[in-house]
Amino acid sequence: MSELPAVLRACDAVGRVIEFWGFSRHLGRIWTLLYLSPEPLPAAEIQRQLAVSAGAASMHLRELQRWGVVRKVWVPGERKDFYEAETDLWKMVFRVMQERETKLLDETEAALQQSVEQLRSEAAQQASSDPDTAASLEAFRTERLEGLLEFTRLGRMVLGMLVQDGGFDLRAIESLLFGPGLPGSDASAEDR
Amino acid sequence: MSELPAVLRACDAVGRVIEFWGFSRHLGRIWTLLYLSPEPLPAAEIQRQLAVSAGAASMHLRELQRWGVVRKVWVPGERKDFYEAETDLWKMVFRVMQERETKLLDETEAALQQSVEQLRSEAAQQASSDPDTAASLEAFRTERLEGLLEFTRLGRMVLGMLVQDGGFDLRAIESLLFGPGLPGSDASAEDR
DNA sequence: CGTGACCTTCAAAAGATTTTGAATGTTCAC
DNA sequence: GTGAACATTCAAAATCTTTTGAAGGTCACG
Repeated sequence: MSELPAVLRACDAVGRVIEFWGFSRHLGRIWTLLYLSPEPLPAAEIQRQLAVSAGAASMHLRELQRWGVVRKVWVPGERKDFYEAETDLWKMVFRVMQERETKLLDETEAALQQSVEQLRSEAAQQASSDPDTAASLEAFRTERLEGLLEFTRLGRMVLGMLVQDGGFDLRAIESLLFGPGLPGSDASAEDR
Repeated sequence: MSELPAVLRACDAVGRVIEFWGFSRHLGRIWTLLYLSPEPLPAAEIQRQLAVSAGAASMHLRELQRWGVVRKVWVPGERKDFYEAETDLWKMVFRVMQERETKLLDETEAALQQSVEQLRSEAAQQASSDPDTAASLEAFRTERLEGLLEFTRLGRMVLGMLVQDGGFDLRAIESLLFGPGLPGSDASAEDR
């Protein structure tokens, strides 16, 4: 039968998600293979199952460890290294989001902030030739940039909410969505 | 002076964010240029300011329109097309998230679901050779896959929260984060 | 120590993506 | 209608990314 085995299908599914989020597809595939293994696996097994070269396996395993989502473990009596997946999905998402998105937000906010300041000085320089136009253009653009900056703040907030160390509670979101006082919902109808 | 002008700096900053989210950098740059313009701009102006070719400008403007974040507008007495940016940032994020992430979630959930089912039939086939091992492996993997499936549900929830048409309220998140009853926070200590 | 098994590195090749601009459509003012 | 101006397409070229595998390093064991 030429059908893709269940495990590989899952690996590829997660791989696609991970690729979507800007990482290499293989990071997701390798992590998933380990996550679906009751025992830690050696690099050779990963190479074989996922059809990646030795070099690629080595590099990807390193990156997964860097992100703290895969660990190297010792298997007594065995010479080679074995790897196992971090299984706390929240912890993983926390860590990765924290690092990646925070960096992006910081850089973006800084650039936009600088842009606002620069706008002021550029307007001052041009004020001599056409004061009114220059001033109103500056005002317009500053206002719009403030809109973008407001958005970075919002991003920080959503991030903070998700990343809130372990304390994040599904029910909190649920109540936001369908929560108390939602018009048209009968509070006791379903408790699921 | 060789310093990058304020507007282009902002364009690039947004471009980086957009690239991070899996789109072409230029989509963000072009949108931002339009967003920071009091008047609609013709394609030629975009080409000039952002240093992209005619072909690229055309294709990118088309994609931006497809996502509903840029509009073509008529300027009376002018031959060429002019473009303006959608300015409702929420609306944009809604639309894009809705389309992109929903698709990803659907596909992922379907694949994982299929993987679970396949697991069952694979285990049935191997049951003849080593019943106990096969059964416990299946149980283990099914459990883990359920963990992933649970996560897609969570993703849907977060998405639903963000995308909730226009009704999304910052204060709701704020209160979740720093809200009433937060242990260790003095409600009146800082209002920033 | 020497040996063999394993792991890592890295430069070159393959592959994917982006960019270009000339050719081809399309549109509107006249 | 016609023509000039503009927009679009698309295949080739340039660029960026990923993948490979052989060379070299490391390590545990005898």
